[in-house]
Amino acid sequence: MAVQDHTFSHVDCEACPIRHRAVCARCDADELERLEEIKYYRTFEAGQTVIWSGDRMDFVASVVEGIASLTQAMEDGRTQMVGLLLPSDFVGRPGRETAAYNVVATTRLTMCCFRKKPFEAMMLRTPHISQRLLEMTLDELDAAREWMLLLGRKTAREKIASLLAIIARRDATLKLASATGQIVFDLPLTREAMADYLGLTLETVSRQISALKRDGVIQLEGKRHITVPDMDRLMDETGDDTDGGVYI
Amino acid sequence: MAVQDHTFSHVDCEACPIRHRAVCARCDADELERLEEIKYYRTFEAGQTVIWSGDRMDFVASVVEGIASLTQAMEDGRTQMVGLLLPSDFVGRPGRETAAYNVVATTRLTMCCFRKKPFEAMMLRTPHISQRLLEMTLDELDAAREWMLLLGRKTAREKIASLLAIIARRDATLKLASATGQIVFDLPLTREAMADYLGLTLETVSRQISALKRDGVIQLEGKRHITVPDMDRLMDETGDDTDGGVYI
DNA sequence: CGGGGGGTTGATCTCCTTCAATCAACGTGG
DNA sequence: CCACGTTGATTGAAGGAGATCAACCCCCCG
Repeated sequence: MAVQDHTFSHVDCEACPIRHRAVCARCDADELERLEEIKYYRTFEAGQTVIWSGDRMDFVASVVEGIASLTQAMEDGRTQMVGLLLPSDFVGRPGRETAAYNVVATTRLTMCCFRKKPFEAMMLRTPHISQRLLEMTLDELDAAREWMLLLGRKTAREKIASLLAIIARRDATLKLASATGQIVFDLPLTREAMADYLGLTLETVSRQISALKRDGVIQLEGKRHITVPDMDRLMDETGDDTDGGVYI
Repeated sequence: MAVQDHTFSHVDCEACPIRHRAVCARCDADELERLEEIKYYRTFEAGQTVIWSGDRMDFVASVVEGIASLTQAMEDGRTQMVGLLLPSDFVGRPGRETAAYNVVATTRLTMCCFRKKPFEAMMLRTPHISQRLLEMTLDELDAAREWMLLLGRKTAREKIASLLAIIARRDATLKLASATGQIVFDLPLTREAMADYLGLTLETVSRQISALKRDGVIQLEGKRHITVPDMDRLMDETGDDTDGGVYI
């Protein structure tokens, strides 16, 4: 996904690329108008930290463009990514004073921020927002639980295949390409970020990617550009229950 | 926690033991009355399966008494617990037709079930319910993410210590005992269930419990009865960030 | 008495980590 | 333009934490 050049100094909500998927998806014109009053945009370069865990946080936000990661760290440096934030995903928790995780921009990142106090007030008056947020939170909980299975029980090879499958699937839906043909995409993550996501070391990530390449499951150009010649083959490697189902 | 003998054929919501923590916590008398109309109780013996993943589910529920586990399984039998359901926890997802996980009663279990359709209809009219459900879901998401760190990055010993600490803490608050003295509790889980929760084998669980006992971190009577002579010592073993904070 | 469920312990194996060397791409300053 | 440092990635060798396979124990119950 090419980085775009929008400045986002101000964008009309109606024209927003994540209008129908974000926390504001159910809002009517009137409600959007009130959101416009409390929103502002912030942009971060790849690698920049958006928030440190424990920091005071006086906004919540939607990811508009780019990718961010949610990570937790132990004192000795061991790090686990606990969420990958894609466009339309929500950041922050209403009712909470401080950030619970580190948020880092993985790519160039634009967020639509809402001042927390007014947003919380608005949530009480606007069921459309809480309803959508509940739905999104339930989805995230499902994703987190799927990831728990991966972290707790999958082999390194299965972990890598699962991550590639998720990214491939997401990219395929974005591009509206049929999932039957070759799937081509760029990894939005470094090997280290992948390792943090998968609960592995970056060396193991590198080795397993090489192994999948050697076995013809994927093709690599450069470090990041990936071709999946046969999606079913990749799915077989994930260890997931496929039983002929469609991978949504 | 002793298994109680309530039949729960019908209990007045006002007298319910989880009245102030469950999904109905914020409901007023009027709203409770409407909930009474769509609720019914079900009880399961330890070991019984409440729902199989994929099964049609025409209710949602609150755990009233006992413990249930939420598990995900791979075809080859590898199993990962993705949630431990304690009294007041919510089961099921409004808007979803089929169960996403296996739900198994770990102890004798009583649930307060709501017929799904009327419950969903009521949610739309009753912000008190959705608000509370959102709050509970956000808490569960945090718990799931904490568990991701455990699964992805902690050693077997740290995993065991973390689980013991969580159970000890919960029991201490239930008993309103000061957390400073000795903490004594019974494990509500078999070694196998612990293994499924921690992403380990039951042999490793057994070995690590023996090691913690050998090192004096815990004392064991029988297989399940545990004494923690020094909670700080146990916390040190979890690998978590303590920096003098109170363990809530 | 036999059997089964839950648990412990031992021996061995293996997958992943750790430590380390090397490489390619890139920018930067002399 | 080249030397140099940096960053991200690959690959190798060695070691170890946890898995696997297996024997055995304890206790309860029919």
